[in-house]
Amino acid sequence: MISTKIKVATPIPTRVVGRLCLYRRLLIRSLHEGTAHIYSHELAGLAGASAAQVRRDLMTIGFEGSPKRGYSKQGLIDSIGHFLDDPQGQRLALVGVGLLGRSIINYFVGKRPNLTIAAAFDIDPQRVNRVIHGCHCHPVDELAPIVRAQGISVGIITVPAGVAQNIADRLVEGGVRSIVNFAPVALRVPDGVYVQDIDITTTLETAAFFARRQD
Amino acid sequence: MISTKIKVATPIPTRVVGRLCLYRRLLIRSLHEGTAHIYSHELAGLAGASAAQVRRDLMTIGFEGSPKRGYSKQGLIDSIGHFLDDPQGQRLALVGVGLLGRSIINYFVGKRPNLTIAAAFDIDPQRVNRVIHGCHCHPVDELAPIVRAQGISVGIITVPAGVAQNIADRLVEGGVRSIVNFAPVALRVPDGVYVQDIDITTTLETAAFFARRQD
DNA sequence: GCCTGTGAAGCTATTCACAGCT
DNA sequence: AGCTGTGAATAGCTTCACAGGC
Repeated sequence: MISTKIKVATPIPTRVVGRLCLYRRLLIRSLHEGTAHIYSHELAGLAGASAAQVRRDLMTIGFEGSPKRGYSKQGLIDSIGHFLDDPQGQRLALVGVGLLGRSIINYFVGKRPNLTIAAAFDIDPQRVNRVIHGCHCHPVDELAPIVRAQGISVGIITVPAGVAQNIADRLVEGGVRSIVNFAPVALRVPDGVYVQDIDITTTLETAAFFARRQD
Repeated sequence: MISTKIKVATPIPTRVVGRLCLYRRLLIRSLHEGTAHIYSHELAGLAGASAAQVRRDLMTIGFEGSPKRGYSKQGLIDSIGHFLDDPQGQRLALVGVGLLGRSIINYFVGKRPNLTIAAAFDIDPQRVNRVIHGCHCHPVDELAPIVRAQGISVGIITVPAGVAQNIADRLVEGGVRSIVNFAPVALRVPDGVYVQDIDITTTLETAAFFARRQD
């Protein structure tokens, strides 16, 4: 039997979302230089992608350009914002206020109005109950209730590998729907919780490997 | 005319190299627990991959296991090392000694005998000519000659987006064959230079987006 | 002529599924 | 029975190529 393909609300691929974020940043950066419009091949050049890919990506959010002038920069920025952003804004929690954690807090503070690192957590009494780069650091024992109380939806894990799973569990317990994990372990989370891993060590090792290749 | 497919030394996919790095780390961590052997589904569980994928990956480095006992942990660690590592070791340079840069230096110091961050660079006179987490920080003007003199093959860029391209050019000039780029810009480099981007902001934005999806 | 929008083709990565071994 | 090794199938991603518009 042949089943009819039903067009179910297409889940957007991660890659596309990532590129849309990048496009928006590049567009904002280029808003005050040159014209108010941009061609797919120009944006592709900025983003390090192909023109066809840019057009495809914009197709998935239903943004249209004109053959004559290309895409309106401001229009596209708004359209991506409408697609990606929660109009209420979103709150994130960061767990593990080491150097890496601090660098992320520091980078984000005040930068994006729509994405706020609302709370930090650490186990070290030296760090707890202090304000680090403008972000209050709570004891890690209070993680789940504070995350829940503050309506935080994204967790950032910058703790050593050994305790990462434990932190992930507490974040999920607190109601987090999405985790960015810098620890080099595969986290086990319930279905529906989105995990994105950033493994810096692996990336460096991989880069070192390809540095040895000829051609 | 139909051309005959010649089996040219297959270029290894980045993904596979990345997973091999991860497998090795997981294996080392598990060496002193349980048996000396491991099955593909066990390693897959640790790595968050499928058993079939583990077997494929090991196939590409030609490592064989036995149906009876699975794969020898130590044997596999050695085999991955033989495949990935330069026996002489490799030296890396890090440019941009902000919080992020420091966290990477700090993490790497002494950890991997085969991969050494041999030099750091910054433009800030406050940071130059000091030893940061055991790594000497040079003025950025001397980048290319020092990189060349020290035989450094990998560069890590942790500077603001605006100057990243300039730094990349100097790294290439110094003979670097591979770059890990934390700045949110598409670097232009000559053919043969490998670039791997880590865009933390994009990753966080993407995670925030998926936190809003149902199911 | 040079652009966008997009079906179709091409490519890459992953999984299936099973023969062969122990 | 349960594993590995692997050809074949599938799924996912990117590019091609061209109709349609200015």
